Amino acid sequence: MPRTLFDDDDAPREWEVAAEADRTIAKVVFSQPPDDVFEYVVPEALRDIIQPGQRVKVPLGRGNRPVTGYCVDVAARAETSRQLKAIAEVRDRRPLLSREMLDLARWIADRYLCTWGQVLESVIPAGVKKQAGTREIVCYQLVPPTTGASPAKLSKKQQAVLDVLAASTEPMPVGELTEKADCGTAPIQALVEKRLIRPLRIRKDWFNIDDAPVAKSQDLTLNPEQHTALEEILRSLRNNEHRTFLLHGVTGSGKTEVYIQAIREVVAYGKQAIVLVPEISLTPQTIRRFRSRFDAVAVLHSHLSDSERHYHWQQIQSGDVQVIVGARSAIFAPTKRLGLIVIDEEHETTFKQQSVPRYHARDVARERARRESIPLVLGSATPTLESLQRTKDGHDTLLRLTHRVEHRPLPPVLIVDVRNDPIVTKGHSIGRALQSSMNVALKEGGQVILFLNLRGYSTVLWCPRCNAGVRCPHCDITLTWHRDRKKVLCHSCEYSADAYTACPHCGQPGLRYFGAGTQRLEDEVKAKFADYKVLRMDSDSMQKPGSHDEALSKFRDGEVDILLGTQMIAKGLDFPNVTLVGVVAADTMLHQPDLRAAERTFQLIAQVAGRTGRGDKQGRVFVQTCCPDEPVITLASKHDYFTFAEMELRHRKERAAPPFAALARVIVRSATEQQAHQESVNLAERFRAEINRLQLPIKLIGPAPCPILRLRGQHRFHFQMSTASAETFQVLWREVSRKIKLPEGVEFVMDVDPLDMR
DNA sequence: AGCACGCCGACT
DNA sequence: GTCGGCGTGCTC
Repeated sequence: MPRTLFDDDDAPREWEVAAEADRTIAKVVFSQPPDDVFEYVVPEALRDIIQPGQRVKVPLGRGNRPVTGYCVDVAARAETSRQLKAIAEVRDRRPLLSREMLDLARWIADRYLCTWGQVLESVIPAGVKKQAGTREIVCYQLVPPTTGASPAKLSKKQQAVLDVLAASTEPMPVGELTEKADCGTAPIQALVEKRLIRPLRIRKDWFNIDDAPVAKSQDLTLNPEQHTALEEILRSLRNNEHRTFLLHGVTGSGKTEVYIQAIREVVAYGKQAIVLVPEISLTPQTIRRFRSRFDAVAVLHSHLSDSERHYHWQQIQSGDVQVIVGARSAIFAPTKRLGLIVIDEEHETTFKQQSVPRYHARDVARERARRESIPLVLGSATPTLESLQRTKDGHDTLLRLTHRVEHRPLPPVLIVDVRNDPIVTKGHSIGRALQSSMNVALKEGGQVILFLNLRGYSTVLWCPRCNAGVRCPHCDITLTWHRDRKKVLCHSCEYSADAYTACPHCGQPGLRYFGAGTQRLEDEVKAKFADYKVLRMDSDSMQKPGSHDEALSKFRDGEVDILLGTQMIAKGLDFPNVTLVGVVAADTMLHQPDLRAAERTFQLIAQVAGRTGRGDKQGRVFVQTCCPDEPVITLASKHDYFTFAEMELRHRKERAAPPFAALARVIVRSATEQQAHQESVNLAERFRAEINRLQLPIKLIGPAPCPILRLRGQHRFHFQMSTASAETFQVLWREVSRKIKLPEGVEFVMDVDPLDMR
């Protein structure tokens, strides 16, 4: 039945219905609370401009305060029935992210329990938001002549300006115009007054990037193993299917060449590839390696300026880049047609971001690759047990490179038992065997690397008779001596005790405290090897930017004989003259209160051992330990990753630890210890109550003091949750997150899939 | 996060 | 009587 204007007043009139149907609605999220998708009307004038992925300015709250948010969708109708406010302004000319990347950001927010807006805020580089490296320039163009208007009288200069503009097809910047017309700005202003020309503000690139060309080199010939691995990857590439490959290859087995030749095919299809490497490997050599093989390589690392970052972002968006090499955040590169993702040194912990959103680039990469139906290649000599287990479960495919290129042998690794070493017993770090080998190596003109990984915040209580660290009665974790509090604490549960005078296990008195850092080692080495040049590399001595490269080039040039340091020197270094590598204390990490302690120890010994035997000279590795029979140590010395992995996986399964369970960790921070403790108890209680109410299969343990109790002036307590699948956390989080209210000065951190418990 | 609204104590 | 303390709750 047709309605008339005189129908009932409450129902919308026909023209209102039409207007309603005609509306454009923008969905907007914010980087700060409230965490919701908000709907706004798009005013007529902005309808042709607005696109998902742009930032918008909108009124929010009763005071209509202007807030910038991200438009995540544009739709024809609203979901809410409430009165909508209107978008005030569209802040970007073009979308900063595609719809696909917006959706991926949403996935990250859900997976890592934070807000969509927080992910977007962090994923888009500051330089891109600020449009760093571009300027707004005033340009002029002719106004089309209106018919019937009388031609104005013009001066010589004014006519010159008009002639110049008439000859140009594009609006012309002021500077260029004054130069070509050979005049000042006065005639231009006069023409504007006469409405013959008009000014236009145009944003122009102002980048000053020099991409020095690199000499190109040929692809190398692959050995049969490399060839097989490449063929597997190419097969899924050609089928346009998503598959994840775990490429296990011993150090020096030529994994990079496999990536490069897979990328070659991707580039041939006109698609792009992303290669993630740990920040520490993003050296000039690595970059050159890719630049020498591909024409258009963009490098993204943390030392780029805002404008460089913006430049590369634009280059990638425009499709002009073939390969993106970068650290963790390069996984968000806005490629046009992505064909392949590679993650080198997959086991590196720097792929996990340590601030919100606390994502792991490997897991984001897997999701992105799945959504884009492309292969993902994870490469490592010591894969994480998470990645290995996925191949065992049949989700991912294992590819193996079992020997080094050119048939170079892996270096022999000698385990040195220092329990009864006369020098070590006196409190020194370098034992007799290592010291004499160092002397020999140095006399023969070789260089030495000494590796010591000691984070000296606390000390392990050690029983010489049990030959083990003293363990918590409730947990499978060594207790830690806190000197400031004069107590031993468990970093996993609530257990604490006064200092033991004797071992609680065997009753032996005289427990020992282990702990000597790189600084003490440096003094010792300088005293013992006074004739040689020693250089220490750790995060304390390498504060200045560039000091890292400088130190390494000194070592390469032979100015330094002995290089000692932490993690920093364990990875990727390739110096043919290094004939001896010493692992000063292989146990330090093994006895960390960390479920991945054994895995880290294995990775470390394998990586450090890979630093030698790279040239013609034979290299040797000495591993000093108090646990020479510990399987981790013996297997690492035999370069036997798979036996170690089997053993460790069995252990993890028994304990229902990752990869057989998902973890989430909550940290509570406050200026006072008492408050941090109290609030962590309250928060854990909230979580427990909600877990019970919803009947969720989540186990919560703690709270307990964090291993690093005080960090940057904050006291920290934490608790841990575990469950079979990380999705269960999302159910809990949806209920709990909105209800959390902490007193002023107390903060909390939610960390899904935590990689360390410090 | 920020801001308005509300419901109880010391003032012109 | 009202000015203002900061606890509560809402924001398309």
